[in-house]
Amino acid sequence: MGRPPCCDKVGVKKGPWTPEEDIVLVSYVQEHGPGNWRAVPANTGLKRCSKSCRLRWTNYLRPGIKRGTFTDHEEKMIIQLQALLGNKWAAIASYLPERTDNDIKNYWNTHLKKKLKKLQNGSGISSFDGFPHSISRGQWERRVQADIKTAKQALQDALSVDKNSTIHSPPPPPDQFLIPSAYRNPCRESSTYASSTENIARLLKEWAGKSTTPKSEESKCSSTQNSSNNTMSTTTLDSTCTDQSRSGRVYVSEGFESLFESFESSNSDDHLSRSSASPSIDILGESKPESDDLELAPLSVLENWLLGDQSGKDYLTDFSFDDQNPNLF
DNA sequence: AATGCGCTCAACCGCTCCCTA
DNA sequence: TTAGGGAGCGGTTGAGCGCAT
Repeated sequence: MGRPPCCDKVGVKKGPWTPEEDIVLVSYVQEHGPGNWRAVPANTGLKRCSKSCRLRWTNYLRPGIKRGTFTDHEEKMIIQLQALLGNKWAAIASYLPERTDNDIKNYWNTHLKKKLKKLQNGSGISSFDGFPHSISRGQWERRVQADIKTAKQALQDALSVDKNSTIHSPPPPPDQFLIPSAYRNPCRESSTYASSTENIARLLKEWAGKSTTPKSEESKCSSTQNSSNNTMSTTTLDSTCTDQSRSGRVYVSEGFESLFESFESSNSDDHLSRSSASPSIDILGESKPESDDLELAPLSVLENWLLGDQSGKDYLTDFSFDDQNPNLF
C-alpha cells in the first residue's frame, strides 16, 4: 500500500492562490513563523494542503525574494553552479538568496538550457556570456575540472583540521520581513491580483508598523544564533528554523549582502572566518553534493571563483587552509 | 478580429530525507 | 534499531499571456 497523502484530498483547494489566502498565510507566518506547515491549514482555516502552504510561502510570499529578469551575474552563477552541482536547485538557490529554487529551476529550463544547447551546436559561443569569451569550451571545461580538483584538495585539507570554529550568524530578520517582496515589488502580476496585492501590501505595512519582529520565527532562529553570541557552527543549526536554516534563504537576503561586504572588504585571512565553509567544497566530491554544507561556503570567494574572477580562482587555487590562514579554524 | 503557437512560471505530485518516539 | 510522520526537493504540468499569422 502506498504512502497516504500528506493531507486529505477531500476539501483541499488547488490552483492559484487568492490574495485573501495569501493574507491569511502571511499573517499566520508572521505570528508563528514558518515551519510546522502541517498545522497551518488547521489553524488558519485555509483549505490548502500543508505542502501547498509551504510552497506558496517559500516561493512567493516570503520576504527578500527578487522577481523579474535574472542579471548576467546571476545567470553566470546559475550556469556554473549547475555545472558543478547538477540539478540541485535548492543548493544553487542558497547562493542566490533572493531567488527561489523554483525560479532558478524555471529559468534554467526555459532560458539557460536553450542557451547551452545553442552553444553546443556551435552557434552562440561568442554571444553567450556563461563562458569566458577568450577560451574554447574545451579549455573552459578543463579549467572547471582543475578548479574542482583544487577544491577537492582544499576540502581534504580542511577536513583534516579541527572544525571547532565559529561563523558569523546572519543578522536578525530585517523589518521587511513583514512585507513580502511579492507585494512590495511585484514585477509581474495579473491586473486583478495587482490591485489586491497593493491592498495587501498596505495592510502588511500597517502590520509592520505595529510589530517589527516576527515573534516566533525570530525567537526561534535568532535566539539560537544569538545564544551563541552571534556565532554559529554549521552543524548546530537549529532544526526548528526548518526551511530557512536549511536553505539559508529567508534571512540571508540582506544578511548575505552584509556578509559579502564584510568578506570582500576583508583580507584573505578573514575570508573564511565562516570556516565551516570549507565543507562547501564537499559538493565537489564524487558522490552526492551536500547542499547544507554548500550553503555555508565563503560566498564572495566562491562567487568570484564561480564567475571566473581571477582573484577568486587564485584564492581557491593558492589557498592553504593552515599556512596562510592560521586563524581560520 | 480570430486563431494558433510558444513561452513563462505558479503550483502540484511523488519521492527522499530527516527527525522523533 | 526501526517505523511513522513531516518537511524539503526535483520533475512535471497547465493556465495565462503575448506574439505571429
